[in-house]
Amino acid sequence: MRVVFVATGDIALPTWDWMVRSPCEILALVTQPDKPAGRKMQLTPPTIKLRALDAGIPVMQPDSLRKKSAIDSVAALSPDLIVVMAYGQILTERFLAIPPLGCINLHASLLPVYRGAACIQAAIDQGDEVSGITVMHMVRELDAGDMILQKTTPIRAEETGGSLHDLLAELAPEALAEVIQMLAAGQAPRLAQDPSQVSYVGKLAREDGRLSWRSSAAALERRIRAYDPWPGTFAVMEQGQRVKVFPPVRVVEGVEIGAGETEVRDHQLLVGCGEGALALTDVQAEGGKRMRATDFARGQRESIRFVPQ
RNA sequence: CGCGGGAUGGAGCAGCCAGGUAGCUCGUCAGGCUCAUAACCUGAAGGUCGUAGGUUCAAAUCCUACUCCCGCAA
Repeated sequence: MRVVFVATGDIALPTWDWMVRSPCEILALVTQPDKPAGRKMQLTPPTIKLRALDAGIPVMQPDSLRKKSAIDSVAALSPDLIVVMAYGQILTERFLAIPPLGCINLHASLLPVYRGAACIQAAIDQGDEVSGITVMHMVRELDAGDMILQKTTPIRAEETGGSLHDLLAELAPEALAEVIQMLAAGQAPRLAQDPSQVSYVGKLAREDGRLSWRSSAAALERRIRAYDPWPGTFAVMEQGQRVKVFPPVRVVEGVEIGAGETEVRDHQLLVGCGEGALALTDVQAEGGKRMRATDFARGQRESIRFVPQ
């Protein structure tokens, strides 16, 4: 089968590696242009691009897949199937119409919940017990196409956005393998998404990681796990300095501390929440390195007070 | 040249602006107290103050260059 793979994010790497080893003929990788990254703003290529170059597979990096020139050059490869995963651009109907078997998308949630970019974080943040990969036929509306199959994985108590990301990345190749077999046999089902269950999660920004200490300790604990490592979570001290908070954190019951106020007790830094308190493990202040929360507290002149928000 | 913070015994920090005996909270080690303890008391060890120059009678502190670390932004 002649396939064009369209992907940018690292979550697609295991799937890419599987494709390279599979009988499929990979005509090209379409990925986002290299972008400035890091403190020096150095131009950084997507990792998957490097993998493709290593494998000797052509790479295309159009500014936009909406442009006719880009669509035409993909069409010129005459693929049977286009596989899309974590690409980062909305595709047009013209593009979706290129391959006879259509475009399929691997999405890191159990649709119809969590359509959109931050689906992995959302599953943990909402306290779900299970997540998974959905493979679907693509339509113009974002993540709204008919589903072909889903693979699930349980969300563990200590799961972070990063660890779930990796689990789902590893789960994706087997999902795709099955789907490609179904498509080749002309037996891919089309399961419509239940409109009443649909939910959307938009892109996250750094600022979304600002912790509101008026929330319950349980909700904050989930948020801190969900947003690690991206976009991360942070608190703001009354003096204005930002302090990143890293998982794990522990919910402590039966402690009465004002929202955002802290207390060192039993060698732990406790922060009062709207309901309950949180014992922090690792933090990092602006300009400083990541350190134990108790070490951070020791170096402060006075007891730490976070802005409740 | 995108903006900014930092480098001081094993850890986290103060001291620098107004140069002149190295400080704080911990940790470690020894001893004491205690049924016991991550608790408490006493004592001790441990520092080329990131590197290289410069100014000065004298530099952690002022000046210059460099190295490394980090936050924001993207």
